[in-house]
Parts: sequence; structure tokens; C-alpha cells
Amino acid sequence: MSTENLTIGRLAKRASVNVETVRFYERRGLLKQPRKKGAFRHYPETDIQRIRFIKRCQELGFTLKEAKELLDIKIKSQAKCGDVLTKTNQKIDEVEQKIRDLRKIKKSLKKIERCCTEDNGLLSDCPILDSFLEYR
Amino acid sequence: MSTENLTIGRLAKRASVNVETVRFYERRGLLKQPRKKGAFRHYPETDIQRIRFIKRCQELGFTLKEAKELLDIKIKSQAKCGDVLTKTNQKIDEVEQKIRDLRKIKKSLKKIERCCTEDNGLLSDCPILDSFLEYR
DNA sequence: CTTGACTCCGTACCATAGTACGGAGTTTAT
DNA sequence: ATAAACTCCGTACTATGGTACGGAGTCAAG
Repeated sequence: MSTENLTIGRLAKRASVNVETVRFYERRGLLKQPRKKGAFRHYPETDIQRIRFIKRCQELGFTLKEAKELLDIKIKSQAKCGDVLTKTNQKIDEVEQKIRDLRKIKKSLKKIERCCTEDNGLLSDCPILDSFLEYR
Repeated sequence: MSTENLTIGRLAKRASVNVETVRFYERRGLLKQPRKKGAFRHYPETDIQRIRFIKRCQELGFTLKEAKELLDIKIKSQAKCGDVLTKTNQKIDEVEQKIRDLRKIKKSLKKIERCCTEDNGLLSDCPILDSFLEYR
């Protein structure tokens, strides 16, 4: 009985972060206080996903605070559903805008790629800037 | 002849950043050294777009270093086109993966939304985590 | 029952991305 | 021509998101 007890070191390894990061996330409320077997923390398996989700959120431009907000969205009771809906819809908008902008960047990158392969040049000095030409 | 001379203060205002940020970006090589009229910096209009692009890149999860890489992609000569192509394709992959992951998050958010509006509940404890269920 | 690996906690330090400060020089509007 | 507003530069400070350290306690295998 050792491989199944998810101690902080094992959690950290499986989520590809440092032990210190796990403790840091706990302080920040991104991970719930784990049960303690004796003096040591023991985590549920789901915390592995949780940490990976947090890390990916950061790579997608969310702060730790925003990652926490996403993780905290849950249906507790019908009474609170309105709040959840508002927050959820805000996040959907935000995510959709990110997707749109990433697509614009991708489009510009594809254009650069075509110019390189088809060799029918003529790009602006900084072609990537074209992605957001319509910006205000 | 004053509104057209893009001094650091005007640039900063039009790009919605601080003057200090502009100087900071210059030091980091994200903006080219501007021409100096006398002792003062004067910027081309395109630097407004450039700064906005940088800010949006950050919101999309790119670091300043990565934003710089995107901005630096350009076709200088046929000789260098291979490098550009490699870099460009890497960035395209990265961007596509971000779009995919954002779509997963959006899907989960939509599910939460549906549960709130249709009132046919039953969500997991942390429904957003479902977005990355297939994660290794 | 000891030895090595792991964990505890607090505190200090680090990188990134700015922000603020302050004294001096420059421009521009009146 | 003088004051207000802007700019210069270097340096110091801030917030976020960790990392590192060190001494003490704990666990588990031989």
C-alpha cells in the first residue's frame, strides 16, 4: 500500500510540476486542502487533472485567478444558477474572442507560409501585423 | 504640425499603454529604435498596431519573447526562407493547439450553460475539468 | 531500530513584465 | 520669454507565479 497513496511528491511528478508549486496552489486556493494521513498530505486523483488544467489555462492566456474562476464554476443549487450562468457566458465570450484572434494570427501565418512555398512573394515588412489590421 | 508627430506620449495613449511600457518594449527589442527629432523619439504609425498586437498576444498566452518571434517573422531573402518556413509552421501548430484546447473549454462551458438553462442538472463536481478528460 | 527518502513549514529568492520616481533638458502655447 | 507640458535617462520598486533552502519531523524497508 504505497503506489495508491497520492502524496505531494507523487502528485507533483504525475502533474509535471514541483512540490513547491503544489503547495503554492494550495495557498492560492487552486487546490482544496487535502486530507492528511498523519502529518502528510494525501490528494485525490482528480487533482492531477486539476493541475494540468491550470497549467494549460496559463498557456492559453488565463491568469491563475482566472483559472481558479473556471475551476470554481459549479452548480451548487438552483438559487445560485443565475450567477453561474452569467459567469459562464462571460467566459464563453472571452474564449470565443481568443479563438477568433488566434484564427487571425493563424491566417497571417498561413499567408507567410504560402509566400515561402509558392515563391510569389510580396509581403509587408511585418506580415504578422496584418492579422489585426481591422483593430480600431 | 503637431498632431502628426507621434511622440512617445501620443503613441502610448493611442496604444493604451504607459510611456514607460513603450521604453521597456524598446529595450527588449519589441519596437525598433525610433527616429529622433532632436532629442525626442518619433514613431511610425505602425508602432500603434505593433503594441496592440503585443498586448493581445499576451492575452492569448504568448510571452513577450514569443510575441517578438511572431513579429520578427519576415521574408528577408530567398536564402532564409527555409528558416522562416520552419518557424512559421511551428507557430501554426502551436496556435492550432491553442484553438483546439480553447474549443474544449468552450464545450465544457456550454454544457454548464445548458444545465443551468434546461434545468436537467447532473454535472460533475468540477464540470470544467471534463474539458481535458482525455489528457494523458 | 536505524538510515534514507520523503514531507513539513516558513522564509527568502528568482524571472517576467511592467510602474514609479526624480532631476534635468526640450517644446509649445500664450 | 516664460510657464506648462512633455521628454530624457537611470534606477528602484511592484505584482505575479513560482523556486530554492534549511532544519526538523515522519515513514517504510532492511
